[in-house]
Amino acid sequence: MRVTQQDIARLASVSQATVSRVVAGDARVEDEIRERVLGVMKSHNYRPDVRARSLRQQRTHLVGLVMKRDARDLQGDPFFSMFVSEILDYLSNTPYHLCVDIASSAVSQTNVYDELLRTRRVDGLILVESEPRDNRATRLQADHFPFVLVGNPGEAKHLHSVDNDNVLAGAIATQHLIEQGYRKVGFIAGPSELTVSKDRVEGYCQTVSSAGLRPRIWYSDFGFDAARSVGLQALSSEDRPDSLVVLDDFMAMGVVDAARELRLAVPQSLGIVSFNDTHLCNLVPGGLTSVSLNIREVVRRACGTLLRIVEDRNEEPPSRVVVPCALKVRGSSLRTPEVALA
Amino acid sequence: MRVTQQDIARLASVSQATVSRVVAGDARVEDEIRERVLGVMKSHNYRPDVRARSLRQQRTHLVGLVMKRDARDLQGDPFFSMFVSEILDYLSNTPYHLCVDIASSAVSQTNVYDELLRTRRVDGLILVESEPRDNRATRLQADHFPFVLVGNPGEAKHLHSVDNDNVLAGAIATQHLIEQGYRKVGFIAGPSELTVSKDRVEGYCQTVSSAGLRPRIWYSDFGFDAARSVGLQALSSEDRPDSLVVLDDFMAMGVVDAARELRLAVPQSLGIVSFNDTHLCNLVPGGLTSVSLNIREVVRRACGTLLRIVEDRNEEPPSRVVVPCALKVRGSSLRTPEVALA
DNA sequence: TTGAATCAAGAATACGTATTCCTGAATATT
DNA sequence: AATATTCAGGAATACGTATTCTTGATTCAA
Repeated sequence: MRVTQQDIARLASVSQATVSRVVAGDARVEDEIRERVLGVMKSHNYRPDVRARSLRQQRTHLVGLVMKRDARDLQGDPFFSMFVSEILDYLSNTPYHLCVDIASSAVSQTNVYDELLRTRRVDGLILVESEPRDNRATRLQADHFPFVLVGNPGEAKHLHSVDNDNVLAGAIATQHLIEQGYRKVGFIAGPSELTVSKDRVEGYCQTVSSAGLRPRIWYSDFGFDAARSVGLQALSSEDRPDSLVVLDDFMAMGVVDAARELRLAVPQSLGIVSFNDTHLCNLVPGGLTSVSLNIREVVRRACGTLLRIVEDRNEEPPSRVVVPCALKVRGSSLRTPEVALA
Repeated sequence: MRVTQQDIARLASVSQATVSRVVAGDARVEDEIRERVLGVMKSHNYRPDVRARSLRQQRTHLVGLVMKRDARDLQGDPFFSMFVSEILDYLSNTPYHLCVDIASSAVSQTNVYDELLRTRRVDGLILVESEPRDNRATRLQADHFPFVLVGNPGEAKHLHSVDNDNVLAGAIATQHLIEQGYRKVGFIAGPSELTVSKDRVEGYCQTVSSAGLRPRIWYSDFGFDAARSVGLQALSSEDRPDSLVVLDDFMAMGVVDAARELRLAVPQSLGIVSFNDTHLCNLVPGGLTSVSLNIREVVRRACGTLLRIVEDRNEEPPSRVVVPCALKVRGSSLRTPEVALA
């Protein structure tokens, strides 16, 4: 049977209120009584009921993670693992727990919204969003619900967001290839409607333009196979690019495979730079140069902000954090390794 | 402000109890009144408070996922993504949500146990466990708490478990290599104390013995780099193996890289079979042969069982499910592709 | 037509906790 | 010594819902 404060109170000959005070560590309770209560609690293995506590305090100590992504797509996606494990890592030092929900469709988006928030299951939300048209953020704002958007807030102003500087990331990757002596720098992007694609393409375009080069852009679906076939196509074109910036590591693996099939040596005949700097980068011989988005930092900032606005009932003024990215140079872009390492 | 059943009741000129009945879909409420209440609910955007409901019903509709694993290790681990996304997929058709906790140390193990269960944060638990010495299962049993163990229950008897047949998996992988004509079949295992290592090694040993071959076993830590260096070592030994069974896909990638460095052609000079059949298998040229553990099925059985025992307050007699595995043949083990494909 | 039976819906209660309010005693202040 | 102040801890209440108990009305059987 479940042991409650009522039981402890009876056994320690005090009132339930006193037990509650002991649990809360209230200073205004006599040492002798505190000891007695603690003793009974310990010997009866008492633990407070988080459900009652949630109701009473209007706080569940749960935060939600919502991503709009097909469950299928998650399987090969290191981003998801990294994101979740970083969140868990952060929360492990707090009284909060994580409730994960993946919304794959518009319908389930709404469901998630209703289920998690309006029913008050979670105290706050981390919303990973890549489509600006999405109206979830707007709804959350309207309800004055504590949440942090991970991604580009676009026009939306009065909300908390944490984002990578994807424009800069695109620029850095491109600039690096140019500095390595590549002149026909192409870009293999993901679905064109995604902000992440747009932003990185923008950084890429700015940079090639500044260098007096011509932009060459291909759009691909996510995933190894899709990127591989787009890569084959791009590299088979006359006037083929001598280097490619690829939207993520996983897609880059596909491009590497395409290059292998076409017998294009990496990095001599084809330089490759991608994004995310996941473990995948170590799987190709020589390594894959990748722009680290510093997910750990993104998560830490997002969680920090979220917990703060949860605690203060969303009083903190909206903040917009941009986490810098850093190029992690490996073999796939080092045309002149000896020079570069010198 | 938060709108409650009390508010709805007032506005619809009924009692709060009636509102509750309407919410519950109780048939014994007059149509006219029901309509009126529903109307007010809709126009005021009412949603039940899951916290109050949890307290009243003694049920949170949350299930927990607990894995004992270092948060760091998760990053490159497709298993985690697959597992979580399959659970989410399953739960999306139920009223349950998922609370994820990763316990990295013995301390946090206890914390998780206390935090999630004894505080009644979750209704039930999926426990992914690979170390038999672990006493969490025992404690859960003692508390009569609904949980399903994913992994080998070992001696533990009266508990629900879902497991792969890892002994069989080890045997299948080994048998396949032998059938392909390999004779010096080695095994690169993970940490020797893990059940998953032990079981697969056992299947491996049985099979090589039956074939009159000598077992060659190396133990490695998890991860690409560790497996890579153990692979180098194994393949550098005099009388080196002509094929290797590797504990998981990720480690197998490391072994592939080791083979590449030693200029051993796969599959001609070195056959490789691994486990899990993740997306990584498609990243090596020709593909990586892998034993699919059918995680989807494991998860579905585990979730199904868990939800049943949660619903019936753990009355169902303990079940032990063993999910069969299946070999997914790809290039890394096909010494004779034409024959095999014929 | 009367008593029993059915039933819709309100009143009351419980879930377990945190907290406000209150009381009586002890200490401080003059 | 008398009044003011502090304070430990008990009593009562609220959080929002589900459910049992109760009641008044209606239906049914005789």
